[in-house]
Amino acid sequence: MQLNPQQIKAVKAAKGHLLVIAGAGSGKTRVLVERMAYLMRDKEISPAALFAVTFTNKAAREIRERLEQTLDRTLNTMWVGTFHGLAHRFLRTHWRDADLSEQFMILDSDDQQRMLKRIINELQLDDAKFKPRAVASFINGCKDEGQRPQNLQTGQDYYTDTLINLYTHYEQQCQDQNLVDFGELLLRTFETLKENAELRSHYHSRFRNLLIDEFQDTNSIQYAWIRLLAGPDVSVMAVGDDDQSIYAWRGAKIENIHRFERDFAPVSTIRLEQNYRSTDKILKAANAVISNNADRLGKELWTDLGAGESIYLYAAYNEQDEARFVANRLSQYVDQGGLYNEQAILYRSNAQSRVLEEALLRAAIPYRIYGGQRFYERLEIKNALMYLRLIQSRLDDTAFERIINVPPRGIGERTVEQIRSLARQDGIRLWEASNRLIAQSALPGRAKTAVKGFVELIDSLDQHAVEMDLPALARIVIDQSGLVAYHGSEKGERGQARVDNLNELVSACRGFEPENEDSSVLLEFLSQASLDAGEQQADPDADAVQLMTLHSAKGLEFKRVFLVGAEEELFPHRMSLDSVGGLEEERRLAYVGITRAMEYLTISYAETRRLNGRDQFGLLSRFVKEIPNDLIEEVRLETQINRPLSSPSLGARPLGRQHKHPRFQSWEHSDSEDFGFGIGSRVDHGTFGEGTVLSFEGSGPQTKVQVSFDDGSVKWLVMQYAKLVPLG
DNA sequence: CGTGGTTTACATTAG
DNA sequence: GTAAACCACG
Repeated sequence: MQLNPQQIKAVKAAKGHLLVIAGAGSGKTRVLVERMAYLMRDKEISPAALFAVTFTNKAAREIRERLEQTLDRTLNTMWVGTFHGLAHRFLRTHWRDADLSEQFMILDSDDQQRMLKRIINELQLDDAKFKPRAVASFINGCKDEGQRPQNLQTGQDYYTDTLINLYTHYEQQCQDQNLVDFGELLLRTFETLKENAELRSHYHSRFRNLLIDEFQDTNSIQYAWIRLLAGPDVSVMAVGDDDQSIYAWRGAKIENIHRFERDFAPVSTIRLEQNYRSTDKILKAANAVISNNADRLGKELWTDLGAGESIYLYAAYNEQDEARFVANRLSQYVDQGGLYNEQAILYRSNAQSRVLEEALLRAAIPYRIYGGQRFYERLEIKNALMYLRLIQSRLDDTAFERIINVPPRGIGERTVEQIRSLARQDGIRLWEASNRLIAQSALPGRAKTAVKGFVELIDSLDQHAVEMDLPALARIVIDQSGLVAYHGSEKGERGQARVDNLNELVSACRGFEPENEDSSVLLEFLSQASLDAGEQQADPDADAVQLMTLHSAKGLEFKRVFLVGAEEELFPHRMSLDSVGGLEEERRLAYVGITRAMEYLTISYAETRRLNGRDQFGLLSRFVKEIPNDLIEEVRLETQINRPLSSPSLGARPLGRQHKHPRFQSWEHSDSEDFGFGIGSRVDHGTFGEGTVLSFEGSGPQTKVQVSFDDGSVKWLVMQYAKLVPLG
């Protein structure tokens, strides 16, 4: 396909700074890739002189692959990656200048919170007032803004002062243990570059072009980093869309777009407003929703792909019904010759994926989940990684604490406390403290044997590390540590799943290709495990439905999109309701969601949803109500429709009902057969009494129907025998 | 003192 | 629904 005039302008722009305001589906990635190809091919700029940064590993991978395809060459060493990934690369190269150990390890948010919890306890603070999570968010927020503890103003109030104190302690411990958290990767890189003129000028003469994707999502420190990298003769191209800014919660500043125009003046600005992705109705809906936000840069997307299908809205009885409905639609499409991987289910929060997964499993629909519980963050995997970390570095107290008694080996809280206290007293690491305690025989006999056993285990595993390759080491570690036996003995299917995952880890090690030849493979692997969530578990080529959160869907597109859980308090999420900014960010998220769809979009919501173990009644999301009625068709699976779906005693009827357009009612669809009642109908059973129909399965007289009876029981009944009477 | 079973608090989004 | 916190037992 040809590039349009604006796209060409962006691709072939002369030297200088460039801001591309690119709406959803306007060919942003393509422009970025074409631009890079143009620079290399036509301007004969070396790949080593390009620096391209994005936000997700997925996006980075895509840019690299598309570029390699366009230029027909491999570009392994080119600086294309996420901010965190590139910062990591920088620090691995310049660890000395950055005042880090060569062995530094990455601390993920879980590790970070554990560490803070320990510090909070050590300082004997009220743990109800100082929650690890909140403290972590304070520290991360500071780092996002480039603030070190010493930059912060103390003496305001006890709470703030304590937070700053915690930050100081935390930072000290990270430095002692060679640990670097996500925020630190960025901040440390920035500071190193800032304080080292030599390094700076090295990179100024190296990188001739900086390209930044999703510019609206950059936070202060990322922006500052880019500014530092942009030398006097460097061209910066920033590509972004203020309407797709969805990361304010982690410090992203939409204002950076305006700042860019000022700080980098003169900047030529190009707008890409033609959408090549979605049909008109979908685009109109997206435009209508986003127009409710104030202070937009202003941009109206248009398309010439034709009106397309209506947007469908399905009011599900509950989340099970919603999942079943989606599953039906997914396979219907495949029955008509479509592919699973052209379809995606998008949701607001990861917790929603479970029910969907179950429904897909039942319907034998292949699927692939992105994000959520990351592979490398699973309990059993984390444990295994911690063994590897301790093998790599005995200074790593975080790893030490985590596995000293996992699997249980007779080292309890008391013993660990003794180790801790010696470490604190002598200013040494837990590992060293353990060794001293053993040597001094300062521990009770049983504990001493146990700790000695642990120390010897790690040392012996380390011996293997020298002579074995990574997968063999991983195998030995999970076997000899007892992790396989321990997790395998967990009850139910869980045990087996955990063992499978541990085996999967060995496979991941086997498939691991280190980027950096001169550093230790183990170290590289551990770093990658922290930075890259490990999404390569499933076969990427398999034809599977894609499941992911709205956040991770950004930058992607699908022929058919199912946007589920469109309920107030879920989407927009209740946590975001207390501020205008929060709500507007949710709306941008809705905009992102809608604009992922190329041809077909179904939005669904559940009138009842079991969340956190409680049944909650959902009202249709305000974002759906912001879509003009004439773009939406309400889907009814039942032939009989005039039934209140919530039980009468619960009062308020969901807003979706009031929203009903008269002509929707004539639109009938029969996924299920006509039994005189449908999902949500009230029925009477001779023995069990009255209840509400939850779902159907099968067809003909063999059809099974699931009914929730008023006594609280839920039963599957065979239609043929149940003799259910619809209640009018 | 350490372990296993049981209760209770707690819940976005992500590198 | 999960993981930390708690408590009784060996």
